[in-house]
Amino acid sequence: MAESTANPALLEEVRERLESFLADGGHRKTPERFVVLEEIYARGGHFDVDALQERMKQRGAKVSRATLYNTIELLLEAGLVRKHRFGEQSQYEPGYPSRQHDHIIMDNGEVLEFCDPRIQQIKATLEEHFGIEILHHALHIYARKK
Amino acid sequence: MAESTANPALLEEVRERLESFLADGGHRKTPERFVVLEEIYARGGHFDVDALQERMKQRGAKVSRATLYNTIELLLEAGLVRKHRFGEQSQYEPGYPSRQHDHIIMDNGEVLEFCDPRIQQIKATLEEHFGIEILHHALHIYARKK
DNA sequence: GTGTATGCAAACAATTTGCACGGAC
DNA sequence: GTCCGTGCAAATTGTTTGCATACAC
Repeated sequence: MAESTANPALLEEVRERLESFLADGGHRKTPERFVVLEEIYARGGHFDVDALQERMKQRGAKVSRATLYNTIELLLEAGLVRKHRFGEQSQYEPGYPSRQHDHIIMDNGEVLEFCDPRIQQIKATLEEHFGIEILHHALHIYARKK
Repeated sequence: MAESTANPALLEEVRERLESFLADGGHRKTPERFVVLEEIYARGGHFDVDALQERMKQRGAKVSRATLYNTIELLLEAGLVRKHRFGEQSQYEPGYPSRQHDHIIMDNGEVLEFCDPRIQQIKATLEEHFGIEILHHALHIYARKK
């Protein structure tokens, strides 16, 4: 179930991307930012702030809630994290490599991913029909095991 | 743009439905519950609790926040209201007559509705592929005028 | 008369913010 | 040495809850 573990090449890649992003934006290269990034990519999969803080603690890194929120905000801007609101609390997932997908939220909280090309077709139809420019979308499927 | 005004037949219909629901559930037939229902159906369209309370005030009916939340909860159970979480605050819309549709959230907050049969096809595919039973779904399209 | 619904305010949960200290530069 | 980022705690926002009163039954 665990989405496998640390892909060293991926970790290196996202670390570099964060470094560039921080440099470009004039942000500082603090250790907290990199530890958070690594923890997110080390395990992969979806998480909320509570779970992330718990994982940080187990890793032996103490990062405050405020810093977690700040850092996630930064990672969102950097495209290294994506944000979702399936239920009450916000959930996040690694944002790289960027791959379009949607979500199935199981009644036990588990989250599956899928990708169906028909969604792009629907979006094309909508753009034409309504004369709009679609910025993004979210398809949430709520289901249970049969 | 305003989704036209009070359809007397519809108002009558939902009032009766609420009456039955309250009777069946052993709930009381309070005036607040009917005023809220009527205000929701009088205008139609999407709204959040703040907006609804404002509309109640303009109508001359003072209903507390707690009662609004309580009443909406009841109307949800009765199938007379639907709940969404497009952004921060919860939004609601009349739930009757029941018609399957999804939403386009414009960058100015406006909400459009649409229905595309391909979504049902996607759901069928997913049920088969993942061996799940889909309970419901939400497709949110975020867009701006072109 | 009984007991549920309302209204108010306090309580809550998730997130944001203010401020003093510490560390990246 | 600057001043941004962190950590802590207080503030905010949306929503829920506790409790006394009011009214549907």
